[in-house]
Amino acid sequence: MSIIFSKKCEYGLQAVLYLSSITESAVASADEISGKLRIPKEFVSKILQELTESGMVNSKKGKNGGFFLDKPVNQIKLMDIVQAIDGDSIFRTCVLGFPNCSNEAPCPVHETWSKLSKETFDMLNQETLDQFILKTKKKIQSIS
Amino acid sequence: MSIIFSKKCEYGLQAVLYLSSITESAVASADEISGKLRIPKEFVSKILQELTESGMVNSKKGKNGGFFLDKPVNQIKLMDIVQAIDGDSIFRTCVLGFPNCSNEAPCPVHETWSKLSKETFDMLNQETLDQFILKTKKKIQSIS
DNA sequence: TATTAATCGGAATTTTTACTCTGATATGTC
DNA sequence: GACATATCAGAGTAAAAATTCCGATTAATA
Repeated sequence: MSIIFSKKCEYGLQAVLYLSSITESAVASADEISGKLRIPKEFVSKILQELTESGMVNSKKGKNGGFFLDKPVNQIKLMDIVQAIDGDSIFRTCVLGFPNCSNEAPCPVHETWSKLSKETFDMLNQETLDQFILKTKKKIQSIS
Repeated sequence: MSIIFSKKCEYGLQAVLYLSSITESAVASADEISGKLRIPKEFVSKILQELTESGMVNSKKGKNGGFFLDKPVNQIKLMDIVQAIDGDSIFRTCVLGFPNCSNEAPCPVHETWSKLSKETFDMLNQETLDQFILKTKKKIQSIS
């Protein structure tokens, strides 16, 4: 079974996208997020706690509390979340798993993958959350 | 930690590439492959046994035995090995992990990823092992 | 025929990832 | 102040992936 990002990272990305899609500065509880995205509550709660440590997200305890983005949506990129959870190893290592794959010692698909890897990185690193809001809202609506 | 292919799949790809790089119809023991590729012997042995079941590879027991490709190198594609080990779920599921991501209910990066995903698939599915032989030999030499 | 060197099949183990539980603490509201 | 509803921290559990082990079988060769 192949994966691109760990489940943790997937859920983190989805949760942050969710937070970006609700009215600015609004808080959402783990319970709400879990319900809307259909992902395990305790798990997403734990993930958002971790993202709180990395400064992407902030939280408010107690009644009516929850999580909210700690930066303006035009200052957060999907890559920031990936970086915080899974790191960037996927963009630095060989697709085929060969050691020390580089321009000097390339694997058979090194050149092609380098290009695709870069484009994938750009996909996550060029746009900011605000540019996705409309699409995000639609996608989330389609879930429930 | 993100990955593209499971370790099993990575090792499988490497092992099959190795087999394609040695003189046609020559056999290589798990021990030889493990040594050349610096990957765990027992593990690669197990993986090649599985690929034997899928008909990509064949084996010869007993002294001087080992594994060898069961088809001509111009009839094997990297995707065949990926398919046999990891399947093609990576090319069919959402990068962000959203459920039912499709043209009808796309995630924020659906369009971009569709394109990249297809190109990655092509990378593995367009060329056959014979077209990689030179590069494969060089890469394997660079390891030892 | 004994020895040596392989794969084979299946189970066992280890490690990592995914996910849950619990008890503590904070906070808004009646 | 009591209560309900949150996060928080850390431990605990479950499941999956990675890796190893073992005993059986097979085959070349001395």
